[in-house]
Amino acid sequence: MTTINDIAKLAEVSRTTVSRALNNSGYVSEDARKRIMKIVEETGYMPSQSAKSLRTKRSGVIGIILPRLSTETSTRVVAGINEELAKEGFQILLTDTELDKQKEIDYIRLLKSRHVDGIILLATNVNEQLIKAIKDVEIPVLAIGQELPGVPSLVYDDYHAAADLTNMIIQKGHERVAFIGVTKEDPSVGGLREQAYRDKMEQSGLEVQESWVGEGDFSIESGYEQMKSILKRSKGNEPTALFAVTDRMAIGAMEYLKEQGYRIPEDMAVVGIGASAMSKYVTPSLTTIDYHNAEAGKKAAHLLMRKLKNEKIEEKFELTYRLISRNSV
Amino acid sequence: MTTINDIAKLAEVSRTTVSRALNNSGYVSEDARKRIMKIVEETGYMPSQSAKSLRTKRSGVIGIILPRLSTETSTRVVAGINEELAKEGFQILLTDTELDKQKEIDYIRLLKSRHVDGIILLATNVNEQLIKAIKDVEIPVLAIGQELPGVPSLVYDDYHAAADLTNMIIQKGHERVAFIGVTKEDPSVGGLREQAYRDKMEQSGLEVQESWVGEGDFSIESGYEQMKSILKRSKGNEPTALFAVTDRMAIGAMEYLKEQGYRIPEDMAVVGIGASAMSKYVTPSLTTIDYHNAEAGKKAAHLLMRKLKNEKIEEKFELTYRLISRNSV
DNA sequence: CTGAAAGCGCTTACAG
DNA sequence: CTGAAAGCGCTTACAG
Repeated sequence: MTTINDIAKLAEVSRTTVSRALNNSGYVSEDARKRIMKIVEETGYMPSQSAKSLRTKRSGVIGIILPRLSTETSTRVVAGINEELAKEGFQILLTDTELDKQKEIDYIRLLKSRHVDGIILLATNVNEQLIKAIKDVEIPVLAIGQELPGVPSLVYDDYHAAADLTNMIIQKGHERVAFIGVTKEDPSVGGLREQAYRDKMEQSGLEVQESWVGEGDFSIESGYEQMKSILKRSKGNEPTALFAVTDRMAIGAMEYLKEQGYRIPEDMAVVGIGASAMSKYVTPSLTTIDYHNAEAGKKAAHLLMRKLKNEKIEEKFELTYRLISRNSV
Repeated sequence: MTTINDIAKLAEVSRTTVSRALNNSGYVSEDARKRIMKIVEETGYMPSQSAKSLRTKRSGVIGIILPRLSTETSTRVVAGINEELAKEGFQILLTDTELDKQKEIDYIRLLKSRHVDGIILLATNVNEQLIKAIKDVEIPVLAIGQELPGVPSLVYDDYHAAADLTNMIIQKGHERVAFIGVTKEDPSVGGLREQAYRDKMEQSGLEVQESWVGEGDFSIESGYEQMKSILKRSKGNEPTALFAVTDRMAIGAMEYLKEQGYRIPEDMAVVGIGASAMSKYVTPSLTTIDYHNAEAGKKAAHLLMRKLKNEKIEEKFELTYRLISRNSV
């Protein structure tokens, strides 16, 4: 492999000068610079990032920790992050926790040992150990999706998004609205969205029957199963609308409803959240919320870049959303 | 940051010994080992990978070059790769070419400068410069999706998959089969799949009218537009079935057909390739081919790991596929 | 079983 | 404007 020493020799200067020329740091005569660049060109020399990083303590790499690689939401966020980061010459080191909380913590440490300059965490839960691990790691960490105390966080406005959706259903004349949520360990998706649903029902003077409320696990299948259970539990007292906290669960529920001969939205209105590609192409198309995930990713990358430059950034950013009205309501 | 020197001091041994203990290389007395491990535990010490990599020339990182982060196919492959790699303690450095051929080449060099131990390339095209860049880079490269001469390649069996699909349509009694492909610069998706379609039509004594053949760009929208054009071009001579080389284009085409009041499959049968999540939930559900992308990713990672251990691996691997018959035919 | 020393490829005060 | 030297944090022959 060609190293800076080879370049120095060929250009007949010291490696100090080569380094200066390459990094535009300090003075280098036009003559020397030209010779150096020519050699660099010819040899296709690329500085060893390991050596550079060892010396400078910066790597040009940002670590990403995400819950599941194969979900549309994560992918969009990562695409957004990457787009922004690539502009600044940064690369992404990717880790996937497979929803394992311990791995989340392990990966923070691991990424540090790999000298990443910062970490973006697509958070799915909030717990003490996680917060502690982030504090200990001493490198900039930015969370997306959950508000982590003491950590700059980019959050979706889950409460108002869910509130808008619930209100919309109610305004359409529904009084019996079912709900499929997820575990409360996920404060944003499991907590806030359900809270908004309950608040808005109550504020409209509507009662929430607990038989209408189910808990899925994000999967399409769980939406299917929960819809089935809800219908079974509420025989003779069935809901006329369903709010599922993710598109995938909404689509699972629609599958079951269609199998059972329900017409959507006539017999049962359905809404989800996420604006997945699928939501547009199922029949009927699904009313949902677009969280602009790619924008969130870009914003996160941008904020992190600012933080790396030691600029002050706020602790909490709330992202915007958009309700997409389609044919399932 | 704690370094190996700190550990050595605290454990009252030399850093040589610490290194040996940590890497299980060479002899270390049980006593010393215990003291070292205790300190490591307490301090949460993690060796600097930059230093390690500078010294050993290995980084424990595999670079991935992919055409588009936000496609289901890529994501599944990456998830498979990651799953396999994580087991061996490897991480992924991700780069996205955004379908730019020059970036593909640049990233190969860049990944080398970052000391990745190997590269997995999700290839979308084949050209001289790319092959040359791979040769020059001197680190193991593995291609998925295209057969790159001289580069170990994992390929889907595009020809037979497309042939099976065409035959199936023909067996259902269709004689007028339309086709939406992509650019031939992508030999696998653009070349092989179309070739199989034409071969099978011919072998069945059926004619391919050029007005039935369109070229999209992988997007849903292009499927929609191409279907529109095909129908316009072939007025009075319309096809009764469509083979789109990707699910997304098939789904776009279905959208247009539904808008125009065509019944699927009665008025027009439609098939795609890819087994996207969407394909299962559109109405009617789409007949397609499952390429087992996650398995492909795992296999690729596995082969690359073997190559890193200097085992011999074959030049070309052909992957299996499965035809999923659903309701669109 | 253990340690001193060299060296991986860079950058950065420092001196000129 | 330029270069010699030190040092980043590791590993690995080598010698004992």
